[in-house]
Amino acid sequence: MPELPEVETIRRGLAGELTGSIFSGVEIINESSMPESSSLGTELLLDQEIVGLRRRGKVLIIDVGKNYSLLIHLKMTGQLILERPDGGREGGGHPTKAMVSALPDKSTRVVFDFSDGKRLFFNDQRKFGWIKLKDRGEVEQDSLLMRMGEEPLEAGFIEEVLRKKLRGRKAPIKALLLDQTTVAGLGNIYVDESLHLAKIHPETKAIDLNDEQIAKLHSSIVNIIRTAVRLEGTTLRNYLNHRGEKGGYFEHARVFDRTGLPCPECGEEIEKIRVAGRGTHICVNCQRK
DNA sequence: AAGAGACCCTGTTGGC
DNA sequence: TGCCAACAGGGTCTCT
Repeated sequence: MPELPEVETIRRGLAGELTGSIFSGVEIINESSMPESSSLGTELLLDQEIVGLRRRGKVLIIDVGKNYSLLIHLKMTGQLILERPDGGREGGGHPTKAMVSALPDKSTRVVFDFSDGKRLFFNDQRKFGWIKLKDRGEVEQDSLLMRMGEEPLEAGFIEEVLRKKLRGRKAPIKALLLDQTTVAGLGNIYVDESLHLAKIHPETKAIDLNDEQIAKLHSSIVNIIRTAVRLEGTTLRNYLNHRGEKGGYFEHARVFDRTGLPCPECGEEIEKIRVAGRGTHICVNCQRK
C-alpha cells in the first residue's frame, strides 16, 4: 500500500538516521525477498557507507559507497523499520503490530546491521516486496525505473505530458493512472482521491476525457500528492507511528476507505465499486460517467 | 499495440 | 461459534 507519499516519508525518516552509517552485517531470512542477490553477493555491502537515499516513484534507492545501490520496493505490506541501540524506532510502511513489538518477528525478511548499533528490518507479511543490490551504474538501466513516467511533484510533469500519455487510450482512466508508465508513484489510494477531486468517474475511457478534464486531472494529482507528502502519507486504522502519532492524510481522505460515509463535496453516500480489478471509491453524484 | 485477467502471498473479513 | 472462500493489491506475465 505504500505509494509515493509513504515512500517519500520513509525516505526522509531514514535519511536522517542512516546517512553515514556503515554496514556491519546482512541477514537474509527469506531468499525471495532479495532476488538477484546471488550475482552480487551482499557481503559487498560490509564496511560500506550509506551516502544517500533517493526515490523514484514507489522505489526507494539507497546509495552505498561509490559503487553500489539498494533498490527497495515495499509493494503492499513492506515495512522498513530502523531500530536504534537505545530501542527507539523510525520507519514505516503498511501498519502492523510489528511497529510496537519485538523485532525480528515472523514477517521479518531481511535484517541490516550497522556499525553504530542501528538495525534496519525489512518486514513484509505477503512477501511481494523486494530488495535488489545493483551496481550504481545499472540503477538507471533497471527496466522498472526506465519505463516509469514523470514524477508528479517535479517540473517535468506538465499537463501536456499527461495529455500525450492518455491520447487515444480506450482503457478506463483509473487503470491508466495505476500504470507506473503513465505517472510515477500513484497507487489505489491517491488515484481514487485524485479522480474525486477532478470529478471524473474512474471508468471513463481516457479517450473520452476532454482537454478541460485532463487539465483538472493533472492539477488534482499534483494537489493530492503534494498534500499527502506534507501530511506524511496515509496510515490506516489504528496504526501509530514511532512518535505515537496517528493520522496524516487518512483523516483528510475524500473517498478512500470511506464507503457509506458522506461525500465531502455534496454529502452523497460514497460507494465502493470495482474498476480495473481494484476496489474503487466514488461519489456517484460528483463523478458522473 | 493495447487491454483484460491470472498470478504471487498470507492475514483478515464476511457469509453461511 | 466455526469453517472456508473471498478479499486485499503492485507489478509482471500471458493471452487475445
